[in-house]
Amino acid sequence: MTAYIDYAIGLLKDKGFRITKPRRLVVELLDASREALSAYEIKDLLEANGEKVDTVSVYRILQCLEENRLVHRVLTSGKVKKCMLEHEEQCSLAQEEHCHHLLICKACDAIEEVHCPGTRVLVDALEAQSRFKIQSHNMEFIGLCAQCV
Amino acid sequence: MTAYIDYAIGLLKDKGFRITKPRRLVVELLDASREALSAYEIKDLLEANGEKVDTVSVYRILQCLEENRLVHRVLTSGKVKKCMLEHEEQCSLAQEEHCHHLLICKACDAIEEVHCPGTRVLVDALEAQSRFKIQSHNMEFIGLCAQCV
DNA sequence: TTCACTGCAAACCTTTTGCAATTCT
DNA sequence: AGAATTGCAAAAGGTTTGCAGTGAA
Repeated sequence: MTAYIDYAIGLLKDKGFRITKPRRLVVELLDASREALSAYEIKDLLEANGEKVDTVSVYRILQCLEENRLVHRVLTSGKVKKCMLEHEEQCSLAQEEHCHHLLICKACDAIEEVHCPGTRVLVDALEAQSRFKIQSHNMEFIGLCAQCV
Repeated sequence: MTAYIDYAIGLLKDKGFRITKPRRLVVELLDASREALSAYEIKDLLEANGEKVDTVSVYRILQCLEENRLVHRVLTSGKVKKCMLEHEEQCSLAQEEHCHHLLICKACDAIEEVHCPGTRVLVDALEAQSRFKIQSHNMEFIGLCAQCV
């Protein structure tokens, strides 16, 4: 078991959620995937592995994972990527909201979570310029990953 | 006619698009709205004004406006907000892609387009840290606007 | 044993497609 | 007049809901 699986299953168990077979399968699949996945893709990938999980259940499992901040929702595609809260905690902003800092590779669809060192500066500049009080943010950076450059 | 309407209609005309009644109605509605609107909301608002435009036509009109960078697509909601290209041009990055810098008010849903002075610094830091080559980005900042603070 | 969770059927909402009728230029 | 655009009908996709049955604790 990798760190993510332990982390996700442990967190769900601690919060009183039941560790069912479909939940475990979805968590394992998300852990193994470099890319973000849609509910249908998850259902199909599991089926290809001989594991049948209803699409509706996948939707509900993803909702549960999202509410527990165990996945990111990629805004540009609506798909879901595993997420380690450790990375989130380093974010100096947006304690309440689930904030996204994702690097998305155009070529291979790989997604990397990142901690944004310059975010504070940017947000301060924006607040000064706009008179908005910023509480959270979503950022997606599209480009080429190290392997695809 | 406001600057946006002139700008949008002029740009479409220049590119050889026809200035039809439905197109003009949608552009006028977007100009008047502080908030982002969905296709159905646009259809319903027009209908409330006694103007009937088919939902399918609204979809096609929005697609046309988006392709000509006359609207932003809000990623967190899928809705559409008028957009003045002047602001885009100031963005030092993402010449090819349509890049988004939106401030979204949680309380009143108002949306403000912004030029991000700190973007270059942030992107440079991310590239150094990740070995990603960043080509474009989407940023949405959620908070409270000056009126709602 | 009990209650959370799953699976199935069906509804719902959004978006897309094809084609004939309309209307800008 | 001619081509682009609209409106209508229908299909396609994605997501949600209700409920009975299953299975984790």
